[in-house]
Amino acid sequence: MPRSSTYHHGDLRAACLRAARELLEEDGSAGLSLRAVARRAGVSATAPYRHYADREALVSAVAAEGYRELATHLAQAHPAPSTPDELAAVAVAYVRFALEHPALFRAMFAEPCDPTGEERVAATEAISAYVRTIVEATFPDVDAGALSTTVWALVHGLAFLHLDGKLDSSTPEVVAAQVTSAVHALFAASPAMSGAAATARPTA
Amino acid sequence: MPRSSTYHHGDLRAACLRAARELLEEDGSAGLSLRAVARRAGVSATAPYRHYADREALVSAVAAEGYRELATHLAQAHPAPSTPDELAAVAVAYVRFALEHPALFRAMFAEPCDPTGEERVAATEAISAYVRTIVEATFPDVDAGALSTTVWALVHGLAFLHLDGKLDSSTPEVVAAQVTSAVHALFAASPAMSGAAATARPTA
DNA sequence: TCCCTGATGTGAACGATGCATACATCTTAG
DNA sequence: CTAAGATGTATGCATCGTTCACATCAGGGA
Repeated sequence: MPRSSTYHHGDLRAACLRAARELLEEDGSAGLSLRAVARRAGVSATAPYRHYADREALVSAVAAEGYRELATHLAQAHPAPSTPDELAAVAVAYVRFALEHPALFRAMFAEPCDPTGEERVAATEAISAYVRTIVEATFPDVDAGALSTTVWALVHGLAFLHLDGKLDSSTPEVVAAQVTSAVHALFAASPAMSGAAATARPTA
Repeated sequence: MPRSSTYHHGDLRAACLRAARELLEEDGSAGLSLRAVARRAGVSATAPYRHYADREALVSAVAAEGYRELATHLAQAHPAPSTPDELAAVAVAYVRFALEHPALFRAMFAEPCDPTGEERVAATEAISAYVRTIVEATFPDVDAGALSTTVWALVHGLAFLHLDGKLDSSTPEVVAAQVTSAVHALFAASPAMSGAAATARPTA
């Protein structure tokens, strides 16, 4: 359908998303202006408003895309983790994603998840459910709800502290070792805490 | 010294900080404009530039103040924690601070900690050292460096997930219980891991 | 005591941004 | 084939960050 003539872009919606994504990764959140997006897409300043209600909507769309990418990135680390080691590998992938796409990652978690951003909410719930599924597969006997939020929080926190330069992120190996060790520290206890019996506490 | 006449403010620097802080908590990060700060301080739009190089410098100053407040808030939760329960209480205070000052907390961790913002760097290192001290007091035998970053990450991640509405934050009690349980889950393992083999070798 | 230098605040101005409104152009359903 | 949407454009407004030249004040040296 994109018949010549420079008037109609063809797929401005996608072009805006791509441009926004690029600007975000190039110049950070501050560089992501609707006008810059329009310029990059080779279109008038107000054209993007036909596809995105306002700046926030665009950012939200980029964030949602980020969530999806994160999900596939995690799946690539291991398709169906069911051991602590495999789960740790996924955790490492999570942190690495954050470090490889800092601005994107920040945008994904920058603002309280407005219930309005339907696409975004769905995307984050997908991630949440994914984590939970993994935890369930790895520790069938544990209260997966509690443990999965705990592990998510741990990994999420590690990602942010690394992003903020509070942790040693000099090489991917260092980061991977650190994340792996942290996750294992958490899991060393969890299987013992299954069901009713907190019995097998390691007593020291 | 503030001798009459409305020309010189007296202590514009502090007034700007206060105004900025207020605006941040009222309207979020977006509402914090230098011009709004100037208006609130009852001063011309460019006056703040005498005290802050640019917007970022002001925000950085607010963030630094936030770090200091967080530190005292944690100290209030328990002056010198040395048991897992006391440490958990501090963790709860951390998350509660984030929930009580969402915009401030976000500003504190919004951007990579620019080494330029001297005041800010110092403040964050203070927090980091504080966490480490607590962990050392609580688990004298453990590799405090590793464990303290792990616990910080856990708590920090919980704070952010709550801020983002990904976790149930309906009541302070719910949050406290959740944080406490997460921290205990982590610590259930750690004492056992004392001695030499602290890090990454939980086989199973 | 005077005044002069530096610190502090003012005012106007520039370019950029988000957004609303009115208008132009294309596509397509009937 | 044409009229109605869908999609882009042009223009304009309020706000913002920031710069620069200028005004005002305070305090110290003569």
